[in-house]
Amino acid sequence: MKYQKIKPFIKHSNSRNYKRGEIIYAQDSLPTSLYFIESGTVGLFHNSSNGKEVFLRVFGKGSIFGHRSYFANSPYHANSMALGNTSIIIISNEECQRICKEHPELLMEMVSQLAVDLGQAELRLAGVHDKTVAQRVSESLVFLKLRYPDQVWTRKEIADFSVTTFESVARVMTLLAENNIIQKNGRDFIINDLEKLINFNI
Amino acid sequence: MKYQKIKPFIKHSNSRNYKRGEIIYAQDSLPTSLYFIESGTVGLFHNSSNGKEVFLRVFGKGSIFGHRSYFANSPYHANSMALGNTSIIIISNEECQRICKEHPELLMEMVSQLAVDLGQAELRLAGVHDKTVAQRVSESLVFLKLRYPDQVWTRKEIADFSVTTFESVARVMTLLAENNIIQKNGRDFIINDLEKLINFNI
DNA sequence: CGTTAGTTTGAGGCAGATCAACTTTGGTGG
DNA sequence: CCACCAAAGTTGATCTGCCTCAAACTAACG
Repeated sequence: MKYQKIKPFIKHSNSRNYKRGEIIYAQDSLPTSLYFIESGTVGLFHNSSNGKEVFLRVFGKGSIFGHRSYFANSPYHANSMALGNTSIIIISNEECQRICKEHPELLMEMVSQLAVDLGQAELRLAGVHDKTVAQRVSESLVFLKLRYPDQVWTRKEIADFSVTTFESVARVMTLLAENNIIQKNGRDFIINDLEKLINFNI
Repeated sequence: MKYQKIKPFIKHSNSRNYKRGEIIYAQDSLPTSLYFIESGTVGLFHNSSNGKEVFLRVFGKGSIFGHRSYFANSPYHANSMALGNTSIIIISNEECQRICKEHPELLMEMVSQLAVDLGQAELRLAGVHDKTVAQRVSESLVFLKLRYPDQVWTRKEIADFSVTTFESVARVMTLLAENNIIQKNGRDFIINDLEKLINFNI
């Protein structure tokens, strides 16, 4: 969901800056606001009791986040964390309610966004069952690199996004590099053959 | 999302009956309507190219379904299938659009529902990573039996809901029965100890 | 240039999938 | 109402993809 559509209607808001690794809101806490990214990137990470982490969604410049829990009216099911220097605009509950009431056309926008996200989440769920780790990692590389070309993703982040371990990501990436499908560049990488990367397996 | 909230606004609709196993709409086809369950139960099953199936959501009497793809404006990502004799009311696209326009308060209802469903889908995604098959199967038994006590779920359906195989479900259920946590009753089962079932592992 | 966080690679183990053979269930039609 | 049979379930044996643990290496930042 894009900030630009809502921006004209906002009368009051606060702004805050975060550095890489800082938590913007914490899993299990209650939502009180909506968040917008003025600049930077934010990741949504679910942490389970046994220490495993899953990277649920990424938000870039101009995106709204924190809306799922806000509208579900339930505690956050994940931490939101800055993935670099990030500037966030915070809209209070009162302001959100006013805007929703005065501009119902934005609700349809929100319905549409959530419907798309639900579809993606369910396809990822199915993907864990029917795709190999190599396939999931390859797809994650495509998604993360094309959507956020300036972000240097760690193996851990790619692993959490692919629902696997960072060792498995390292192995797949070594294999991809050996086949010239990607090219490692320090901790970063570039995609040499997008077609092969999309269809990679074993 | 409950039919009762929308029912008063519907002027035109069609009705159709389905028997167990019949497909109501097919994965990859385009949504043209919204569906309501007058009686019966409907399952949403994603099928992947390699033949694996994942049971994404269940809908009971009074529920709306087909709304995710409808509002995402994208092809269905799963088959919807009658899980028993089921009577469905079909609302055309034109009728949906009219109702959405005339009754924006329903949109907030839809936002809320989708936000809850997205949270559940993402927690299931995380669960595949951080829970054992025994835990996932136990949770599925709790959910499916408490929510739909009259439905006799096959091992395959429970497996697809738990993102595992029917053999694994059979093994877990045998173990649960040996510990008197559940009791098998033909193909059905009853829950003897809900607390232990919720927290079951290994 | 030292330190720390991140990465690579190997070896080994195991949870759960797969394959296979057999049993049970419950609906159907004679 | 019972006999039949296809569909569903059970159970054992085996296999394997991926995780885990470990150890050495390297990039990046102050």
